[in-house]
Amino acid sequence: MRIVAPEEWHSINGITLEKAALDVVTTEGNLIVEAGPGAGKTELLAQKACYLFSTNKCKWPRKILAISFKKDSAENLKRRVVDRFGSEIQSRFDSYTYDAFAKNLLDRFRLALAEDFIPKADYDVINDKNDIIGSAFKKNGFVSQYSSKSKQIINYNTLLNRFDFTFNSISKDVMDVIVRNVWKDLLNGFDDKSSCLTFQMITKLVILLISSNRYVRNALQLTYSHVFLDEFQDSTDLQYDLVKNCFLNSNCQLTAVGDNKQRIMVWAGARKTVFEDYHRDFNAKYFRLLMNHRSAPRLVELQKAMYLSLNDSEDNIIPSEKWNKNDGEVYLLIAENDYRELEWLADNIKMQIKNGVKPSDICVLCKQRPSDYTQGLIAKLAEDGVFSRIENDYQDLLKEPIVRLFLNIIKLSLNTKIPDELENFISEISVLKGLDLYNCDKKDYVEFYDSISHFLNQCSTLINKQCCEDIVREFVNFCVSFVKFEKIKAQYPAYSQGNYFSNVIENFTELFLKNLVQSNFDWKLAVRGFEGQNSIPIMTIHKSKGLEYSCVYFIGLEDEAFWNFGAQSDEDRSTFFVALSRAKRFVTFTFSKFRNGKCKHRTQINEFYDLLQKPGMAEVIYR
DNA sequence: GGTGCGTTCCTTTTT
DNA sequence: GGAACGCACC
Repeated sequence: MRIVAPEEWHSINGITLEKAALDVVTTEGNLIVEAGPGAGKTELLAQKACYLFSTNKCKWPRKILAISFKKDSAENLKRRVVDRFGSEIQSRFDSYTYDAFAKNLLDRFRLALAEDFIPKADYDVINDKNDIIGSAFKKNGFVSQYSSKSKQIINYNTLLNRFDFTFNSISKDVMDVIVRNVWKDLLNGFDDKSSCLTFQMITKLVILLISSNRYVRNALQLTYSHVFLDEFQDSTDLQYDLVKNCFLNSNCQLTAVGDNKQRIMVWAGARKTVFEDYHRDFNAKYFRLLMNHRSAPRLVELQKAMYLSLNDSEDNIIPSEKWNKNDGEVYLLIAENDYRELEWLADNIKMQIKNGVKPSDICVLCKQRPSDYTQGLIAKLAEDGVFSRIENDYQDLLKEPIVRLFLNIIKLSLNTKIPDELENFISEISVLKGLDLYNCDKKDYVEFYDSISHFLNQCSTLINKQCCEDIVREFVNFCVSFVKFEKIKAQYPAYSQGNYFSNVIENFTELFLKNLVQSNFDWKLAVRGFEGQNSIPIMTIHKSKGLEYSCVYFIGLEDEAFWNFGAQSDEDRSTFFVALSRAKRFVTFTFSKFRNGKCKHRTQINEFYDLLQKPGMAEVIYR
């Protein structure tokens, strides 16, 4: 690896960074970066990583740690760094989710905890809503004060988080005693269960570990010279606490990137003041990116107008130079009823596709419950052979490693000559089978490759067999028996818990069969359909965070969709802003006077209409 | 089987 | 805020 002087370094892949971004890359110390939609946050972090490695500011063998919320953001960032820099840097760029980071630390240093707080090695990770928590509370004499189950669950979590890790404290407070005993039970297991921990409990244990054990803390700080925090506006109290405990007053340099205007997770526990707190606690230097590389100028104008209602003073956001000054279309569709609305939508969508927009570059957004708003549209589009689908189930499944493996096997069974998939498959299987391909007997090596090609041949035969309803089930069973369930479990521990694995398999079988039937048992088309390459994604605004599309249709700008506007109007404004800022070139908001036979209103959320109807903002269409 | 009353769910991620 | 449930009662 050639080391370059800082002033010699320039951005990788011919990407030009705006002045502020370049400053973020080269400035030392703790930084806070406010970056609006389309500012290129991931690219910025990737370039900064390259800079730190190239200039040896991140000195070998120290590493960079990146923490994100979602698996795919963590994977994306890692991929981008490897793409930009080269795969030799793989092991020096750790990209984790908060939960994976915490769980990793707990699993490695579990035994460094005080004895009372050591969970069993085979502890289960449980969901916050798991009944086990309720039964642990009941067992220890907790009397529920809420009749409502959801409020009770929130209360359980609050109580669990209140625990201060003092089993020996003399507190006689009834609730303290109960919480202490519940923790004890969940840590040690009860009623023939093993230890059961939620991710929040895991995080709390890691905070305890770090704050009470300076060796672990030092090890962590020695490992990482730089830390990147993505989507920082969504951090919860606990996550911020974790970051503080790990890195405050150390020589690790933090870069937190986020956008207050896209803060739409406060209702789910995001810490409202996290930017200010971090700014103060870490004495961070503030930067703000002003480029919007994503949206066309007319869309940026609307975003700027939106800034005012999000209490933001600055409004000099600059669109990318790739656009002409008047590029971008914004429409407000006001329809007499939902049928007229969907007719216009279907026509418009078909027109976009005819003009060359790929279905996967079009997105339909809803505030919540997409199925209540889009059933008719899905059917109408299907009449003309345009596929669209509600993404929820697919997105969850596509993240599952076992599902990725299935899809990979199907692709290879149809065509063995796709190098990337073949390489992935071979390395995956060799890991699962515990075979080191670079250091094994020639005999094992040959046997391994023979078994792979034999297996793929058998899959191929299976797939080409006469089609029947059970074909997917048969295929899935065949694959699982080839890889051996035990091996899968060993590789992905989550699959050994409860019915998790069988649920994934069940859901995959059902959804894949649906695609198979839809494509007339053409497996190639079914895989493409399953991966969503041919269909228009439909999702909630929350799910769309971080994504971008050429055309965005937001359906149902109605009071009824924003029913909590009174209580969380700031957050709903941000939600509207997020929807708007997903679009590159085209965005439409729709209102329908009737939906599902009910009269709809738009008085509560009038300010959105005022905004859209300002001169030069949106073209209003009546249907 | 109708009524009336109470409750739950909407927007989420994570091994 | 309101749809969709479940349950008790007649």
